Amino acid sequence: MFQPVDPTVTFPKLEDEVLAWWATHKIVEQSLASGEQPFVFYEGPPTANGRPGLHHVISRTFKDIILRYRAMQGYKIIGRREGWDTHGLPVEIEVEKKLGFSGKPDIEKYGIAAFNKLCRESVWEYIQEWKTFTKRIAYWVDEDGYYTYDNKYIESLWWILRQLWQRDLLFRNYKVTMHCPRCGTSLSDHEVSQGARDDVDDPSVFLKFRVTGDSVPHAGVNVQSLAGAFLVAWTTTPWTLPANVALAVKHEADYVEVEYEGERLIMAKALYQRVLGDETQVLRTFRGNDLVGLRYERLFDGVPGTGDTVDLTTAYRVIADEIVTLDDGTGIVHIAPAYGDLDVGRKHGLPTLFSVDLNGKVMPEFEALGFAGKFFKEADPDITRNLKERGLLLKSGRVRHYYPFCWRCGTPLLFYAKPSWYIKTTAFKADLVANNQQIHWVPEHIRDGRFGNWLENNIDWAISRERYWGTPLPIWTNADGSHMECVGSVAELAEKAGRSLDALDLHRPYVDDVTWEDPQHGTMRRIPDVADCWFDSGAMPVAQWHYPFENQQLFEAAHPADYICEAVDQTRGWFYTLHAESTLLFDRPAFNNVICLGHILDEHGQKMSKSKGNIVTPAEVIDTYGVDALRWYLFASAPPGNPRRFSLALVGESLRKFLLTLWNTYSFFVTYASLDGWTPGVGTRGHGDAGTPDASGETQDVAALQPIDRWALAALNGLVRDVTADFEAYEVYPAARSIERFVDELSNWYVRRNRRRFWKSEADADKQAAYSTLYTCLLTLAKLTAPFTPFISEVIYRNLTGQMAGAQSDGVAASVHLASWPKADAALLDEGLVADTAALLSVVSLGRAARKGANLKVRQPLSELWVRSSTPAVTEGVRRFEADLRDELNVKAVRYLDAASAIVEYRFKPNLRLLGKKYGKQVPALTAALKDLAGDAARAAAHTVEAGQPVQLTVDGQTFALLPEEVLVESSAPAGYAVAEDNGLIVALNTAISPELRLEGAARDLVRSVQDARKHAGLAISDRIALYLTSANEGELLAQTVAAWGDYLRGETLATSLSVEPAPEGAHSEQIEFGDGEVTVGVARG
RNA sequence: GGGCGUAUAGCUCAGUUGGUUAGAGCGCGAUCCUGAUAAGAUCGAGGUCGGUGGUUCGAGUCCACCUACGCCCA
Repeated sequence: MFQPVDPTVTFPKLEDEVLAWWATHKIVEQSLASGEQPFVFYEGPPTANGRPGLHHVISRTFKDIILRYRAMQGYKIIGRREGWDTHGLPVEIEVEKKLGFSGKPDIEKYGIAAFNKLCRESVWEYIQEWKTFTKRIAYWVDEDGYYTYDNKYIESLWWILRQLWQRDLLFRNYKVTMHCPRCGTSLSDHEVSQGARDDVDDPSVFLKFRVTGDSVPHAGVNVQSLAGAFLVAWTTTPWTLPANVALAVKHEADYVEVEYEGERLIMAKALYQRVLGDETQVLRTFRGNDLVGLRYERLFDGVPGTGDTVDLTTAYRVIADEIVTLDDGTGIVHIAPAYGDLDVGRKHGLPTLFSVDLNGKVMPEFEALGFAGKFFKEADPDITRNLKERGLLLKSGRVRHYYPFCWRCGTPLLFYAKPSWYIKTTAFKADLVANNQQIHWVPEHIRDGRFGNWLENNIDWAISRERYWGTPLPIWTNADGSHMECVGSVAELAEKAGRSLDALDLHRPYVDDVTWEDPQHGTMRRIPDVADCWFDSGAMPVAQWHYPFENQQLFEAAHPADYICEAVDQTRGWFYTLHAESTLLFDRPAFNNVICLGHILDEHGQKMSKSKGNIVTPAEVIDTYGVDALRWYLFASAPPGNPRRFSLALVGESLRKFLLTLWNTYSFFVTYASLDGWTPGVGTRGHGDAGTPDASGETQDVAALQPIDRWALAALNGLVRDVTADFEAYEVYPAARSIERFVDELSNWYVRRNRRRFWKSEADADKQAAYSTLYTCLLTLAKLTAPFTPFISEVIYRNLTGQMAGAQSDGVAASVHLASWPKADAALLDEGLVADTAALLSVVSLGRAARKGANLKVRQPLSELWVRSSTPAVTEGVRRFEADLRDELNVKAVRYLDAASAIVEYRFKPNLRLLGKKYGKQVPALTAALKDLAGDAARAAAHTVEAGQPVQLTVDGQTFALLPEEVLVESSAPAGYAVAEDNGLIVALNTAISPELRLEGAARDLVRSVQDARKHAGLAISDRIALYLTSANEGELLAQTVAAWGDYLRGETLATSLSVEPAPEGAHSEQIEFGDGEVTVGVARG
């Protein structure tokens, strides 16, 4: 029935065999095709731009486990397919590196067509590697996946953009980018950080802005009186001053008007002395808010952007904003939206003015001032001199500070507002927030924390990128930008272009060649921008099905997703773009449940990174311990939302602790079941195995079950119930911990206590009950663990169902992953029994501690054990398993201490959980009163509690009646006994050893030694022996022991003969400790 | 600079609505048990529960501030 189990299994090898078997029998395909009721999953597409790392193992296994669970529950999983994020800057940079390029000019020179071809190929290289990795970690997905670079995918994106366009949600506005004037391109954040320095020498200038007399009416101070005073601002970038449109103050900060060299200056109270020295006289003090609305004379006339009409009525005034700090400067900040303060400008309705062009040259409009055409940094001294000559410079100096440079060419970067395309997400803030409330986040705090806050502070989404390898924005414009159209499909474009575009690659540069003549507006050409690749992935619910051009029904059924899973960094990434696109298009969340994973750190808590060289690769873990060990570690070691430290050793620990325990229990079962020729299903029909409809389910002869069998089945069904509930709540970690606890108890309690029932020679109902109980536990465990550890579960399942030995059973799934998820059988649940066993285990543990304390080994029988528990329920539980307790602790009798026994003293404590709520401030007095109970009073009180009556206490003349459950009774250790106690539970052993007990102990010592000798002699378990015992110094004890326990010795050691004489030549012989001396043991095959 | 999270034994982590003596595993030392077990049991050493202050009869747990680390944003 069963294949022998290799106890020295190597899991990586086992997993390879399982992988091969899955492939041969198309198990993955069968699983993908199975199921009825839909369960929708979205695969968050990895950027196919690098090798998979450990963090990818985490996200893929957490995706996988939920999908496997749902599949076993009979769901048809929609969207269980690969997805690849193929566009974007990272891919371009990778190719640029390969080609040795240093910027966009190189790409243009090389040709966009050739460059994009390489991008496409680069992605493919990585995807092949990912596919291998995905299979190895048993992440089961359909390889017929979606690719964001696919024409169909792009067409769906065009459809979305067209929807937004029609609803006026797509608009053009400035966006500040880090611009390299030499390379003529924007740099990504990543590139900027590569070239930034924090010791850059720059000018430090303090400027005076004269307050005019026509300040706006709501200014909070007597504005007339401030006319002629100067607002003082500080900057390290004089070149931005011509673009100034406002001065910002801090709302609640104090500002002063001071007299300085005959002028009145305004700056923050906290900073004026630092700028002007201590001698300055303060005229008046204001709040920052009081200054809002003051107007001042502009220093220069800034230049509006091309095609812009600007409204200067809002400019050149004081505003209040959070960006102002009192750390340095004057507490008054010069605002130039074009060169970095765009958000502030937008918030306060300020115009955007320019002074420097994209080549970094001062614009020709400043010719008259003498610095037109100068490189922006070189214009700094000219501008400063100009202001000095006009008496508007308070003072100037130099400063060392942070400034970014181009990482390629070393040119200082410009913060520069460039026209960009936006999606107006802010118009839907309320919907974004409301839809988020419908999402079940694991961990929960993300919903109103990180993600919720992000939505509350929503800003419009800048979706255009001046790049090459991406989804081309489907916006066509005429030469002067006065007319624009957004195209929503390839067919529409073909119609406009007047030719078939069936063979067109929608990428640049091909799509750029598609133009048409508009009779009114002239030639229509596509704008050069491509889409932010986050827009691609956020659109996958729509675009993966080529909706709405195809698969309308499928899309409707598959939106929103029931489940997604990625790491926390996706709150601003994919989680957001999915949510935003779904809310704007369909006004519903894109997903209902999400597990949000924490990041993985190295064993020192440092982020794993290539540069630190502290990366643990998935391959080394998998090759050492196997995928199941890694998966189990990830599921069972910590809640998934926490950041976690990782090391190879921790995976090994997890393997030994859990997988090997399970494997050994399974191995034990198979070994004996094979010896006995036991097969499942031969018992009397009764309950199924935890309710599974599989015909492989074992049946129970309920009448033959012992309490410990009932306990195992009760615990098993409780486990099924709990694990199922945890999965329903997407709580994988507690589920894994519950399984771990059960496997530990199954191995170290059930199997250990019941070994004899498996060994014994009679094939009676009792043996059958033990086999069927353990079989049921193991088979159910194989199913429960299948989503966690797909390989080992598969092996256990297939062997237990007889399929590895070639059995064909109708109605039995060939793979555990095609089997049904177990259902808890309410009839087998028994909370009382589970609690009683827990009590028993506590007593056993204490009993061992007591033995240890008295230095009495368990093999030495003792006469009696006393138990005293704090509650009657625990006592009852122990009574129920008294036989097990006697056997486990090797004692002849168990006795129970109660208030009638005079051998102990009693102590009382409050049950604070109950008393605290009821009595509040009186608790300390009650605690003291309880503590004072002693002697006969305490004994009387203990009687009262045992009788279920309230205990009367008088405190400060007030009488309290404490209910029995409100007090905890503890007792002292009885004198003359070996005692251990914990939490009010006391176990005491009578340590007196009678001659009879001594002989029995000696007999057990002998058995143990003979068993060892048998093993050393290389005998098989079932071999019969002739046994020879002699002792030079404990002859008397040996003789008595053999006389009293001879039958026992022979029976236990399978000895056909027992002689107190030396073993014959050739017999295995060894000397062992016995009593106070030694005995020589000889064994020969009998 | 802002938001969120994390901080508990040498290491990895639990710790329910605030409640008795803060736990587990690994590692270390000792002893024991074992004819399934790379295992298991018991004992020991190891903790100012990141810090300060507050609320409360009572705080690892709630509140405020601070520190360190991580992620995201600026």
